[in-house]
Parts: sequence; structure tokens; C-alpha cells
Amino acid sequence: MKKIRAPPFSLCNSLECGQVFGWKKHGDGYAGVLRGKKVFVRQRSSLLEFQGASVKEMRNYFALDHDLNAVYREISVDDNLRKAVKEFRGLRILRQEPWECAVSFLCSQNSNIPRIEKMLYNLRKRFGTPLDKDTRAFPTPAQLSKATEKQLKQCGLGYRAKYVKKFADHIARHKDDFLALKKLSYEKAREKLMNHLGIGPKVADCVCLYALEKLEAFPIDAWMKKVLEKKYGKKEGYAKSAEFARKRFGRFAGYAQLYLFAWARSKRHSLK
DNA sequence: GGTAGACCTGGACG
DNA sequence: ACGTCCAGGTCTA
Repeated sequence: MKKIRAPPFSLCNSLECGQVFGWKKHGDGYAGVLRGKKVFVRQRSSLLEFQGASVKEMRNYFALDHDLNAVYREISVDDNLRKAVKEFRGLRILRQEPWECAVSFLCSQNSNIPRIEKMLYNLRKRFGTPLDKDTRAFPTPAQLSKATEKQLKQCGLGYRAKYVKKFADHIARHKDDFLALKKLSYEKAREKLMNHLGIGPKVADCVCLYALEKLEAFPIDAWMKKVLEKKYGKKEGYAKSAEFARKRFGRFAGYAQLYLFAWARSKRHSLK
């Protein structure tokens, strides 16, 4: 078992806050797939212990280079944030693989977490490369583009099947698109993502934040809408609300979003 | 540029 | 049991 010291870090907060869908509880840790390799990871006090990937890959994926204390200093501008940070300390915004992240959030629309997990599980099971007898990698763009819309529907995607199909076809033909997006500004990358059928403001922001390192992205979903309304008196549309958030929380607004999201979803706070 | 309805599906609720 | 509602939005009109 390899080890990295990583304070402040919380593995369960990072993997269970809803930013990523591919990890499964396994014994005292989690099992998942990273860069096509099966990985097991667990936390013991401030030590991140793992096998299946290199130290460098884990550092990068878990964003151990993010200076969380600096982030906290910038986003702790009111009581809501201070409480959320206190409760979810160590939660990090991961560097997900953009393709998998985009498909995940394409599937997430107008659905719920158990069902999203089921869709993604079905996609892996049916189209992913086997790694061992009970693990499959997330299907590549080429693998998914070979799937028919009907097969995708059989995985439970519903009307999202068409979106995923079209997106897979495009990415399979333009393999470097995500590399290019990473180099663009947040605004440009977001605009390009939104050109795809099925990717609107929210999904685009999720991909920007969780996979393209655009930490100023502030995805607004149903939960964030409630938070903005109940805690900040904001009832405006997406663009204005996001602008408000970026102005208030600064260049790490995305971190503020994820902490507020986790905090709202923990249900210890009435938002009704 | 902003806003109602429809949309696959399955689990929860009455 | 069985209809209705709703869920991490987006498209279309």
C-alpha cells in the first residue's frame, strides 16, 4: 500500500459529496478506476493509502496540490460558508477525466443519484473494457460511439441516450477536443461545451469545474437554487445568480458551490 | 433574451 | 394495488 500525507483532506467527503459517481465503498475504503487501472484507496487519519496507481496520478486526481487553506480564506465570506467549510473540511474538487465527467453529468439531468449511478454502472458493464471479473473501465468515446441509441436506452438513459450518442460520436472523431478545452478560458470552454445537444449551463459548468480545472465555475442545480433563494435572497436566473456568486466568492467560487451543495444536501439544515 | 411544457424512467408516496 | 409526483436540466416552441 502506497501512502501520501495529505492534510487537510477528507476522502469520504471528496468521493461522496456528489461531484463524482464512479467510486464504490469497498471494505474500509473505496474501489474505482483511474486511467484504465483498478484502484483501491482509503484514508487513515491524514494518510491517503492506495494501490493500483502512482503517487503522481493520485496527487493529481485528488488535487492534493490545491491549497485548501488559501481557498478557505477566500470563500469564507459569510456564516453559511464558514459552517459548510467547518462541516466538510478536507473536501477537494477532484480532477476527473473530462469525457467520463461529461457523460456522467449528461446523464444526471432531470434524474436522481441512485438512478444516475445505475445508468453509469450499466454503461461500464455493457461497453467498458474488463479489468477483472467484477470491474470494468468506463467506456471510451470509441466504445460508446459504437453503441446504438437503443442500446443506450437499454442502459436506462432514457431520452438522454440521444445526447450521449451524439456526444460520443463527436468526441470519438475529435479526440483532442478536451485537451483544447483545458487550455481555453472558462468562458470559452463553457461556450464550446454548450454547443453540444443536451449540454446546457449546468452540465457545462460541472464539466468545467470537475474536469477542466475552471475553479470559478459555479454550477447551479436544484439544491443551489434553494440555497441562493433561502440564504441569499436570490431568485434571478442562472446567469445573474452565477455572476452574483462569482462576485461574492471570488476565483474559487466553484469550491464555495461544492461546499454549499454538500451542506445543503446533508439535510441538517432546513431549506424549506 | 426570457419562459411554459414535454421528456425516459423508476422509486416514493398516497 | 396503481396513479401521481418528482428527481443534480435542457430542448423546443
